Amino acid sequence: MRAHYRLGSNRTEAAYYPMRWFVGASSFLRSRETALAMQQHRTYARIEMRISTLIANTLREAPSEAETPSHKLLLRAGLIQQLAAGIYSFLPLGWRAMRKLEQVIREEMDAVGGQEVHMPVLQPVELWAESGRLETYIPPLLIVKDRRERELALGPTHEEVVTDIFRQQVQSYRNMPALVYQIQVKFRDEVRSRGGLIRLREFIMKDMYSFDADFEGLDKSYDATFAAYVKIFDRLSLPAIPVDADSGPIGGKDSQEFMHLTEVGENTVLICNKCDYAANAEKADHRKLVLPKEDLADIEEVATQGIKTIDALAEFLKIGNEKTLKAVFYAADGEPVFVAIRGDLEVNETKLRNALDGADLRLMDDKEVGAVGLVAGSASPVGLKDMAKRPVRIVADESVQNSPNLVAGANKADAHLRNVNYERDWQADIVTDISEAGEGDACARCGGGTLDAKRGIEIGHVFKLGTVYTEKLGAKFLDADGQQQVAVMGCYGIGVDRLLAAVIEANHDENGIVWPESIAPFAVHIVALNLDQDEVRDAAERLYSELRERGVDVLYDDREERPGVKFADADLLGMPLRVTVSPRNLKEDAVELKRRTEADAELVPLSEAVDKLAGMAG
RNA sequence: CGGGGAGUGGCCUAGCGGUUCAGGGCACCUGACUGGGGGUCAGGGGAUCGCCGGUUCGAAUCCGGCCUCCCCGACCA
Repeated sequence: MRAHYRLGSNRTEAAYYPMRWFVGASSFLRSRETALAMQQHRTYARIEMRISTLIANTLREAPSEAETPSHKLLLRAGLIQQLAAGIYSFLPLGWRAMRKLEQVIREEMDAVGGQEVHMPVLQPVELWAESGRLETYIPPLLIVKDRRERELALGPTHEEVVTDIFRQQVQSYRNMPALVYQIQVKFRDEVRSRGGLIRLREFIMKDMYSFDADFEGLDKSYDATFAAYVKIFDRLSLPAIPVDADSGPIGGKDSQEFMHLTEVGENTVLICNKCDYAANAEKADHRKLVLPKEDLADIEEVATQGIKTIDALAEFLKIGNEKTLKAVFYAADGEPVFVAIRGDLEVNETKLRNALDGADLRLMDDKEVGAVGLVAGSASPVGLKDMAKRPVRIVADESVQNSPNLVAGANKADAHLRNVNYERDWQADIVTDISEAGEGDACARCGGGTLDAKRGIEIGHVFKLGTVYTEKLGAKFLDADGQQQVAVMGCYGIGVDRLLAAVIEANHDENGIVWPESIAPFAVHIVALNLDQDEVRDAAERLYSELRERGVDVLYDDREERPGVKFADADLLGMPLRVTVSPRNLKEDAVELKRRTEADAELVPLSEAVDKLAGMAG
């Protein structure tokens, strides 16, 4: 799986990069001599890395703040160091992995025609006002002031900036589709960072944006990028599945996330056990129970002393939860909203927020409910608007429409109403799907499937934005008929730090990291034992320099440590190939070669070692 | 922001009012032995016990306030 992506293999896009670069360079660079010189220079410049002088210590015990495997290993292997909550430095080994990871992403973005740019972190707030997100972006933009009191946002994402680039640089359909990407640091004033690199306040993101002449074009760009993402995760030995997603504050319609399923993930994903339906719980559809038709009965009040919850109510009346009507009060941008949903269902706040056009939502407490003039625990949509002291919007889940004769609150303590029916007894301002799907629910896509709930790390997200930003920012172009059109936009993100963490989550064992070859900081880890013996030191040094001359990334453990320490560190650091140089092996004119993924080692004659390793490590 | 937990040399921790209380392990420095899975011995450097204030003859230890970090929840790559 990993092997065929090695440099110099049949992966054309990878192999051709240097040449592509020369083609685009000035004529002075086109001479063959210059090209050769540069290639040679590149070879000789292979990084020097001896563990004796490496800026990082391995830790036998993980710092207590780390809980997830990736967080522990990142710290124990000396890949990262925390500066503040959600803010980390990358140490040399960690940064090399990051750069290799970026390179994998870069190659696949280039392969679908992406053009790499670099956009600013500092963005004038006026640009955000233009898109309308200055007020709506949540959590709020991190804004700094310069010495002239001008306000600049620290970019949490770059839709505005890239659209500004497009509107200035592209005027014709002939130059489209335009695919622009960058790998750039982002700042988000996250409410809570977590899990080491899983959720950060400052992080590195690959964000690509596509501008197409029409929606068919958008579909193509979207599909191409989607396929590129699949390739990327493949090259990283990282299992990932696409799921339907909510588009959140980025906006747009279609949106999918790539999830790596793992217990430590912070998202809940619902996956059908029969068809290929999978969705983030925020977005997931499910088939709700359909109640049998009944004749509508007259409303009657029942005494329900002290009953405040649906479960208690259902038990008291000896009915199922699905025969009750649940009332939940939210404050949406501070305004009271009454949410009605059938008692067997839960409110999905993301769906509710979308129904309310992205309002800032929170549950109201009993005191606030009382202040509006209503009774928490026994609230009802029936007659609600008449008794409320303030205007209250009513949002209803579609489940209430065809569910006859429900039991609802009576808007006074210790009483409920039987036989409440939608339309006849009450109406909502908005009726839509706002219910939360969960484990065991029926799949809405297929017949007979049920949904499994799994946890996942969101490692990529693709959106069909449409014309949300291009319209607001006036990103127009001329089509073949000379007509002015608004560009159709897509955007595609990968959280690079988080992706690194996910790769480690998926590629480690009890002894440490097991790097996939594609992003291992070094391909080969030389372990030299008994360095006080000249023949060992000479052989190890020779192997080290010859491999580097052959263009192999080599990490050399030149410390005078005991074997156990060195092997343990080699396992922890997790480079794909370990070479042991020792008196024992040298007696047989050999070195010992072991893959990180395998338990056993093999002896390789000293004379063949360089060739063999160079072949394996590409 | 709500709920829970924790702050003792770089890391893990003991101690939880005085009495070798500032201790142990890892890591680090020096030396010796050792040399294929975190070895042993000897010596050594490094901490105003998160910060501020209070109680007390006496505070790492008790009280109050603050700060920071971690976990769960509301948001996101």
